[in-house]
Amino acid sequence: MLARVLFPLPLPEPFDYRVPEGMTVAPGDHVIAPIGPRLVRGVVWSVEPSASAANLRTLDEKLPGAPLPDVSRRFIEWAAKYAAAPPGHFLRMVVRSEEALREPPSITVYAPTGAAFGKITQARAQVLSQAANAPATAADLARAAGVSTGVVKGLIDAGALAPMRIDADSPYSVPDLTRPGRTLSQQQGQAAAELIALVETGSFGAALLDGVTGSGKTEVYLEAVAAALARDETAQALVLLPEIALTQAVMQRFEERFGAAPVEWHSAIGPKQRRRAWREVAEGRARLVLGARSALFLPFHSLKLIVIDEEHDPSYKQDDGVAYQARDLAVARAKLGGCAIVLASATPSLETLVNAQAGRYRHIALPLRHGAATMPDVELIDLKLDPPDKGRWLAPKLVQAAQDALARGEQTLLYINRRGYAPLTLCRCCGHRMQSPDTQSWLVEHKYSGRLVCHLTGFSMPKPRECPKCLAPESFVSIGPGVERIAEEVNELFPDARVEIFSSDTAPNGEAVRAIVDRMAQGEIDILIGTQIVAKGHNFPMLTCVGVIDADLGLKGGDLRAGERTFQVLSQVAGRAGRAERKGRAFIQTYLPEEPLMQALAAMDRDGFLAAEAAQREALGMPPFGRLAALIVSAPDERAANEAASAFGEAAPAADGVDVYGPAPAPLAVVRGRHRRRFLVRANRDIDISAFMTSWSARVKIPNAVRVQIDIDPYNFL
DNA sequence: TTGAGGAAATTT
DNA sequence: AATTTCCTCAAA
Repeated sequence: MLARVLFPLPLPEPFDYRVPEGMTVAPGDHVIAPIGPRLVRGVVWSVEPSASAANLRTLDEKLPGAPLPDVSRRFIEWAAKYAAAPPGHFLRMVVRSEEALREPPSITVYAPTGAAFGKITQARAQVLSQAANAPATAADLARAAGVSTGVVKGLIDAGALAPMRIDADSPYSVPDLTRPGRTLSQQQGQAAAELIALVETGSFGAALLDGVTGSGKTEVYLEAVAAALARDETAQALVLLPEIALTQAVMQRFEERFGAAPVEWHSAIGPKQRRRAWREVAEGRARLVLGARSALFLPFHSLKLIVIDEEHDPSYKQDDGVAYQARDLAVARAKLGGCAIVLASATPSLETLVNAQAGRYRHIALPLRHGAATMPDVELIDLKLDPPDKGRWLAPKLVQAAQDALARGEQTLLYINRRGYAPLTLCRCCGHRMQSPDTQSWLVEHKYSGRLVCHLTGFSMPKPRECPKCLAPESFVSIGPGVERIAEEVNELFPDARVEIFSSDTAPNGEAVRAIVDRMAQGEIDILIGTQIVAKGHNFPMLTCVGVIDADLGLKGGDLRAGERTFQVLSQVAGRAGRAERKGRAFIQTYLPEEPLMQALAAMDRDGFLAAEAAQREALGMPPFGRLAALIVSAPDERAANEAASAFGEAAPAADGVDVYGPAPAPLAVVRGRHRRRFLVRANRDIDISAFMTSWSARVKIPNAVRVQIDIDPYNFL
């Protein structure tokens, strides 16, 4: 027999091996096979009888453990084709836990034997009662009983405790589906019923759960999760969240609903948890997984429902390494697995909304806020007519509104999506701009840490005393505002107010985020100044005044989705105001008040904005009405990059309905010492742009130092 | 001729 | 991705 084996390596296809006598393998089995001098783990892709297997090398070993489900294998193939990447790259994301397939690790635990032994001391009695309660390792028993391991050892030697080998990975507790959910409003109940009906068809079906901020989307989709898990004993459900949203608070909400913590999966879990989660999912014992985008690649074989919460969130798009959009792959995964998928958002992406309007997705709306809360009034502040004082960033009207809120004992939130003090540091004498050594982007001044930081690479240096170019001492001026500078201004304006900054610098981890959110919710902060991080679903009952310092900031750079993203973020930030009984007001400072985007924000007219945006994209043949792909070549040496770029330029196949633009230096021309050139390909909707990109890159023979990256449907234009 | 050191090719 | 092979340059 001959087995074709796919390896988690960037190889173009599976390799053929001879199956040795006495070994039987089937597609999906994990095996170890020789590649050159080494032994590598791979997955059997297919098995066929072969007369001429004699000149092939032989499979080394078949690993125990559940084989990779058929649906996972088809998903890998689909994703690789779509992303124009070698399938091995996607296999690598699937087989993330090296040890998961080895013999299950076991540990020794001790249980009481009941046998008589010498003296019963208090310490010994403690340990025995712990062990009777739940057998545990010697160290755990000692810790639980509050004694040293010597006591446990003594009991073992005396024969009072007997060792047992058990699996180190204990199964997760099973979600309890008999628990009732929270009481749903009529609107929520109806939406939940529609989702449950979708799940119960038992086949592929997609729905957009389109609910305004505060409408209780989570409660609604939790009912769909319950319905999916109830379909049979082995049914599995996956809920994807943007990485930053994976907090303890969200986990708790799930635990509250099902009486058991869901299985967690994201980049920050340790190798032990990763192994346990992977194995339990593969064996079908893990029923409910809550994870970041990479959880989509777990080897589910009985997946009944996928939920993509905050489906518009740009963090579902991965663009380093293998580029993919998890939301789109999830829809494909649902199709392959014949399961339901729910895309939930208060500000759906244009792609998803268009799919819903075209009838490809069911559109389930939750137009009302839960309880008494209403949407805030939004007012534009024209910075040309109503400018801040010189050297200041808050317009008088916004200052007045914050003052009023403060006087009423209510809270204010100021939003500016820029960490640090100032985005540009400039020498007054020679005009030198402080730039990052490897990306040439501006270094952002951080006043609290006294450093200049590159926000793209994390490079940082102390702020120098003198200009490195003209050596003029103390000649730097800080240009533009960041959160720290706004905080400085607010402190001058309202010296008695309690002011805090909320950014990834002041809240580097989930714990710190929670601490600030709690303080804000408790009313211990009067004015909160934050970046993007504040846009996410926090509920601040006393927050009634929201100010956006610079609404135009996100519109720079000619990004296809800049307008859409700006609208999403600003409407979410504005939506923070007035979530309880009190009416909220939001002020948006802009130089472009006449722009349709700003007008739509003022009217809180999401659908109007998206309709205009859709019309514009349709006219240009841009996604979702056309297809887009990027090809980036990079090389350590600028000439090599240029040569490779022109080779690609010449090799671009001519095809009807496909436009190739470029090469152009990528907007960030140099990243980590590599010079980058970029092509952009636009194609009509009916064209297989992935196949076009694959065949294009196969035509060009490039030197080893040059790297080629293909990004289907790019989001990041840097 | 030998041996680094680096680029390129190969792996079933 | 991880090796091995190939190639170049320079020292012995």
